[in-house]
Amino acid sequence: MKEITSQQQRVLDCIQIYINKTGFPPTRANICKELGFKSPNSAETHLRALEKKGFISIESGTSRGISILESQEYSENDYEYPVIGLVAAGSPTLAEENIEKTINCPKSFFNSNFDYFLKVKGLSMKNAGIMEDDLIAVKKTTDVKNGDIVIARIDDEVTVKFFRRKSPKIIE
Amino acid sequence: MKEITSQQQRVLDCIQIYINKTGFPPTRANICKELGFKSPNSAETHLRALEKKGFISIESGTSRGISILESQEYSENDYEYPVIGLVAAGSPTLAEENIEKTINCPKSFFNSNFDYFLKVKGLSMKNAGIMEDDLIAVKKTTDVKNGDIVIARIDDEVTVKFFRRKSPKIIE
DNA sequence: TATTATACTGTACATACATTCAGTATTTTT
DNA sequence: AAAAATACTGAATGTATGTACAGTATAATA
Repeated sequence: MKEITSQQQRVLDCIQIYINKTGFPPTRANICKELGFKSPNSAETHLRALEKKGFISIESGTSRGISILESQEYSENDYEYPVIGLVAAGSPTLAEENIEKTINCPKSFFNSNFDYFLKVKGLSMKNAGIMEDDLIAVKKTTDVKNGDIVIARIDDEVTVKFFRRKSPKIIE
Repeated sequence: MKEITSQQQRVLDCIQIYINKTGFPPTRANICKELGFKSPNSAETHLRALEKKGFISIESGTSRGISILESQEYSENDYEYPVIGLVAAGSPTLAEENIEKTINCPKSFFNSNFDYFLKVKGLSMKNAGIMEDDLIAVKKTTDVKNGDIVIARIDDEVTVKFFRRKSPKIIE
């Protein structure tokens, strides 16, 4: 993905806004009207540039055949997440032998990125409504703020806990 | 919203699938090809019927000017959710005196319908890291087998999300 | 029973739109 | 210094597309 220019960004935004507003992509003329261009070729050349740089795709010969391409990193598409069993003793890792299966769900499913699902064993958290075989979406991070929920290992026992100052070690 | 016929449903599905696949709505000819019609007027009359019944809107004189209208109940638009305080003992209800305030967020925010936000009072759930004033999205259900989603937000940041397969009894 | 809605085929046509060509000018890259 | 990319105006053209008109047939209403 090459660098986008400010004008190209304006055109890209214009397309997205138009779609959000109407439900379908704009024509060259629509873009011109929105951005004040006087020639449809102004829109055309910007569209070609955006296509070349990978931001949009253009269906040739098709009216309003513009579609905005999601970048790989922020894709809304489905993604395979591994499910890791939470054993009473021992640390869950992403090692293959610990992966029970994978679940396909959108990256934006929880409105935040995460890395894998953790399967809950036991009823130690039933007070919080977390029951056996529930799945927890876990995000690996080194940046732990006070108040976050963390997967902690204390004396070989893995639990889901609230993060406090004297932090337990976070697994992975 | 009047009743939709099976053929009209096929056309409506066709439009949605086409949009999902291409990023823009189909033409009459596209619909004909997808559904095996031999005259563009077949698609046209179905579109008019769908518009009349409120399922879609058609921008006159505009190529691919079809947009699918979300019904009120399943709207993707923002919706006001009540926030209910969780008292230490006793179950919260939707009675007005229990509603602290309302929060505006998209219905699809958690990719699943839910009924209200629950505000956590006290530290009874601290073992699970759920702290005071956290908000939990709650879906009322009697159907245990369908996956419920409960999301705890901490300091306005979605940190941990529970994907429930065997739903515990959520309040209400 | 008359009328309206549904569900099509088939033809035709005006225009909505993509797209090309011809210019001009500035900036960036090679 | 030359070439390529950016950023436009303006005109022209072929076709993609909406849409109306003319039929046929069956089911659902009034």
